[in-house]
Amino acid sequence: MKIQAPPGMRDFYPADMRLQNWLFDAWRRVSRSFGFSEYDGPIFEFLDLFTIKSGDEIVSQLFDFEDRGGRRFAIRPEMTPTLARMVAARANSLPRPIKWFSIPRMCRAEKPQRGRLREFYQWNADILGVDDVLADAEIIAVAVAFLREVGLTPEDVVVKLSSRPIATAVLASIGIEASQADRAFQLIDRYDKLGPNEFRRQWNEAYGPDVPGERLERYLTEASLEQCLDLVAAAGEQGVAARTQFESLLAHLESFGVMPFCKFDLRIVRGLGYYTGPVFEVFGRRSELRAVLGGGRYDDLTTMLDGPRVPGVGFGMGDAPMMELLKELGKLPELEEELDIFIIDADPQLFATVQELAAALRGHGLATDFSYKRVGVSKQFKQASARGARYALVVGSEYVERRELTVKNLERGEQIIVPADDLLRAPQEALQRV
RNA sequence: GUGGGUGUAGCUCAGUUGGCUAGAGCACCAGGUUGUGGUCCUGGGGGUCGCGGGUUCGAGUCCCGUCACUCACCCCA
Repeated sequence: MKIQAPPGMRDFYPADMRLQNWLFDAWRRVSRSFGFSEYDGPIFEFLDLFTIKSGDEIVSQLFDFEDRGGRRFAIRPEMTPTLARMVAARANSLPRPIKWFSIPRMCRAEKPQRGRLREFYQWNADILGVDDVLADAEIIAVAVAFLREVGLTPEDVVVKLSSRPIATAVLASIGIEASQADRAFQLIDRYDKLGPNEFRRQWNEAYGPDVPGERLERYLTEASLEQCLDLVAAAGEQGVAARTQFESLLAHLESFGVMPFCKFDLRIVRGLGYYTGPVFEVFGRRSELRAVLGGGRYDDLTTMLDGPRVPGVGFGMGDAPMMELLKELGKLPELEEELDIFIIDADPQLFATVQELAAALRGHGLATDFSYKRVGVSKQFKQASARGARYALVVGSEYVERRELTVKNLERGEQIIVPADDLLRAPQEALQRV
């Protein structure tokens, strides 16, 4: 019987792993450049941690199980609850701002599709303990820095940006109170997918003919940022504050130099969940794929876990959708195996020397390998190339006679002869000569 | 979870209206080549044609089921 990988789960062969690590390296490099510290949590949590916040829909996507004591656990479907738990537990001793990132592996029991798997990695970056929209702006700047890092431009991707308070105020202006807004958010989120006719039908079904859905529709499709902000400011004191906040956010984004990537879009509302302030998603401009990144401000998460109030803002970026987008745009690098030195013997008698040299060079931290078979020099060179070695080292008669080695730079095709002692004393330096 | 499409070697694909021992390129292995690769020749291994059943003298080809992938819905990274 043949057993394959479970549905929606991946094997990472070395070539896949190189790409995966390339992505992870970029995530880590960018995170650290903004002063973020890496953290991680357990691969599964008590089931309650996820049900408290999320509700039935997420729960139906959980891989959950019982231990022998009957306790209910679930493999994490997202990182934010774990983050909230960890931060709440030490809320009083962590220096602010808390700037943390993680690359957790997570599972959801969804039906797999392109760019959506049942097991995936997700880059999470969050700033906690800060109310200021400066944090919101910086978290968006982190996301944009990554997009730039992998060679994407404003022609390739867009950060669509909105804000829960703004959306709430727009809804209030047509008579929908905050307590009834969830269904409206859902419909707004799906406006593009539904199309005008289906949107109107479902809108009337939800709110009846008295609520002027057409006016909302005009705001969704035609209104400028200024018009939306004016409408928000007209909604009273809170509205004025929301407007000031959003303008401040935009000013910070300008200062960080990321505005070319950003675009206000009232249709971004981020489903249900815990968002309380600005929200944003990243899309490929010409792509049919869904968002590769989603995030926003969540100020009440730790209090939902009975912890002290710790406001936060952050995002998640999935490895699968990001890789799909990069593939679509031809931005994936060609990565070869990385080997510094391949040692070749010109005479099978000298193989013991090959092994000794390999041991010494490996001791210097150089990735070194050699052929397992005593075949001709030509074949060994062929293997050296196939392995992606930067240098070939030939052990031959010059070693027997004068303790010298031939070093060939396989990228440039040039070679020199160096004393073996030089190479063993300072190999990096000796290699640089050719 | 619900519907549509696809399924031939590790990968990309041929395979005529069902008809001899199922093919190609790339990749892999070995040799030509006992001191020079990435860009040469030659040969080899590898497929129960996703799996199971049915129709037929005969099925990679037709039918049913199933599994996987994929697209749409749901939801989302």
